Amino acid sequence: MKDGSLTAPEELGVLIKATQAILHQRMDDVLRPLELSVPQYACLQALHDSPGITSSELARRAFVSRQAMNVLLLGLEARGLVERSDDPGPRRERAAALTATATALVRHARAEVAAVAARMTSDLAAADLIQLRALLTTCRDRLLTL
Amino acid sequence: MKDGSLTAPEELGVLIKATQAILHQRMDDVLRPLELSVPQYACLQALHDSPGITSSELARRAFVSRQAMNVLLLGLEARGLVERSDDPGPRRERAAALTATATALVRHARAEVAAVAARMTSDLAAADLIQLRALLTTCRDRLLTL
DNA sequence: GTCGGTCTGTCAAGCTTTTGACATGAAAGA
DNA sequence: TCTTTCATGTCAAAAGCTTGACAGACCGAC
Repeated sequence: MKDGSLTAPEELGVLIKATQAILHQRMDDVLRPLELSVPQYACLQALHDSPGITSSELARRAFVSRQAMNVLLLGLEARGLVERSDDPGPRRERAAALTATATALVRHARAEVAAVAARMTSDLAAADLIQLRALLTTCRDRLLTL
Repeated sequence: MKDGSLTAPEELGVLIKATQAILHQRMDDVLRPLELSVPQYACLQALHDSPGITSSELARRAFVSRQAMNVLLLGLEARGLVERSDDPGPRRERAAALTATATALVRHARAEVAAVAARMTSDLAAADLIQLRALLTTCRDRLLTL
């Protein structure tokens, strides 16, 4: 018989969730010594790549609500890692930016996370990595276009 | 130049998270009419495939803590979807099982979720699906073996 | 047999996130 | 121009989940 049913699509969903969960766990392991949670790291990382980004856009990239991102930013602001202009922006926006100490911290955290990701893919050939990226992108885009 | 850096491993982590997030969203969309959350569905599904499973094992499969799974089970129990034996088990375990109405509900929910998963992979050939499954499994197992 | 380790279930407290709602500011369209 | 629409930021309440801790029950090693 053909094995089309051996790779049930719904099984793939569980596999994606399992991979994401264990990756999240490993990231948390290496970020904890830096006093950072995974969402906090994602926030600082996005802020590093796109300085002056808005809080709402930040929330979208970190896959959380605006409100959650706001309390997250308040915490980072209290620790002197993020600065937000108090005066209004063009569309009531308050641009956020990293401080110098945050930039150094992000550099360190980034290296740790990259090591985890590298370990995750250490059994894959370069071509496999490229294909995995392409396949996942296809799945994601297919779900995005309702 | 070689393109080894074009597929940075850490970029893959974000892609996995993005795919899982949007899949979670779509699952929530189809489960909401059934009055089920994604964790609740995962719980019922696992209980359907493995009747008499323990609460802790259930928590592991749903990627939540024992305590969270317990409150989740209390809710399902109150709705008459799950039954747990009150008398002790071999290792203080209380085996949980689905009721008849829950079995019918799971069958319905399963079909809806399967449709979402099928749509997610509708742009992939059968061979691609098999390979995606293999690649993701490799990544997950690599992270599991610390 | 006994002791240490492990797993289960449960209680309590705390934190994080979501949901719902509102006012403000700006762009798009009639 | 006026209005409709939309996005941001923020407040308040609620839900969900995690962490830490404890007792009961089994298992294996000694």
